[in-house]
Amino acid sequence: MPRPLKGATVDSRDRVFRAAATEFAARGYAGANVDRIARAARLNKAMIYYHFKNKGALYREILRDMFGAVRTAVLEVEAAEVSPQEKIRRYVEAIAAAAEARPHFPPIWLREIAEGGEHVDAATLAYVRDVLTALGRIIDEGRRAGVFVAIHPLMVQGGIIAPIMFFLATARLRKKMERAGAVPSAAIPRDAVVTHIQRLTLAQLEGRIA
Amino acid sequence: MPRPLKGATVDSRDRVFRAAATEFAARGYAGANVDRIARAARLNKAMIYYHFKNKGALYREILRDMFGAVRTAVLEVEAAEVSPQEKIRRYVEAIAAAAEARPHFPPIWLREIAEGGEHVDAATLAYVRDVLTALGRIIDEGRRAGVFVAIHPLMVQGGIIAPIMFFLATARLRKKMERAGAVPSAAIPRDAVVTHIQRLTLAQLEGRIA
DNA sequence: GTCTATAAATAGATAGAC
DNA sequence: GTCTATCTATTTATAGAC
Repeated sequence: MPRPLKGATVDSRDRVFRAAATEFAARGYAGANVDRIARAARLNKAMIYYHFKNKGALYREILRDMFGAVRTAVLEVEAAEVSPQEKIRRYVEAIAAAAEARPHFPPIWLREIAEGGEHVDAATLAYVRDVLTALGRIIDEGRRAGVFVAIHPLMVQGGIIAPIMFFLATARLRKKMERAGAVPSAAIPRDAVVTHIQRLTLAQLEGRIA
Repeated sequence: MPRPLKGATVDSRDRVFRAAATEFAARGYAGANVDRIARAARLNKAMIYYHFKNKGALYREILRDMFGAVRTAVLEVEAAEVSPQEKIRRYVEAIAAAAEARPHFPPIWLREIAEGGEHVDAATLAYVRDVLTALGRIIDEGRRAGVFVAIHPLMVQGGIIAPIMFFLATARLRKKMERAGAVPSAAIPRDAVVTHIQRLTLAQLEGRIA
């Protein structure tokens, strides 16, 4: 991908990327509209095809960015010189932080799950694998230290990432429910959720839930 | 809505409904294609508009069916003459069963969360409210009996429904990961997941995770 | 790098015959 | 209830000027 040399419009590619992330989050892959992306990026449609091969390539680059960020954060957590329990706490926090740094992350994640990972390319798949492998090593480390029991990493991962994405993505829906009087109070602080999931995850890994 | 009197094609409305559920699950609301729905239902497009006002009305009816089924099952659980703990176990099982009875349920649920409940009408919202209210009553009952601690029903609900939908919806993606060698084994039995979530939910309600 | 204009295909929705 | 045909708008993508 050629990058511009002059300073005037160096960021047009980035503007497309950001606008596309918002559009894919709001309407899904098939529902996303290239014209709307161009308008939001204050560019014309042709510029999108100048920077990206097509709609699919643009979308896949967003997926790689999302899961690449999670992978980087998780590998750093695994490498830290702390107890397995502390690694799990940081693992949960790292995933929440990566998702919060990108408002489009939770919606796109939910939609991609719904599509069975149809747009997940080899690079993204490798990132996911690395994350699961790192989690598996943290669990193994805890087992060797005698503090964790054996649980399938996917089971642990599901118990972490699904509630996190749920809470981050339902912010708008919970507001709607609260306005409609469907629930007394629907506001749950971000830290309360992360702390709760940290405790829940540790409880299951330490064999305290059976 | 007029229903046909002759037996020949009594089920054309139902065929549209089923085909639409599959299409919305696979491509999302905006991405769903009325022509494809018609083809899958072995009908022409005009028949869809004969039975349903438009694409949106068709989609909303599917949402009502999904959440109505959950509501019915949950209210039945709440009314049973069993302990609060057993009600929680049945609550988890009821939600899993309602989702499994409709293959389109998990994907559409995930997508609707991602869209911030944009297509959730008053009837569906009322179903969701009833479910949360019933869960709140079960929690209160447990608190009065001295077996549960105080937790926000939404926090409990998120810990139940998010992992369930995640596991049901990721079946295809986990197969893809397994084929790609991204994870040693990605097959997790349905009952193992439900049991795990039942235990996790009870552990938090019984204050055993702090 | 950025634009306008447009091609070519596909979308949701309806008219009207049977 | 079911169909074919079609209207109108929208969509992805590209050509070609600057």
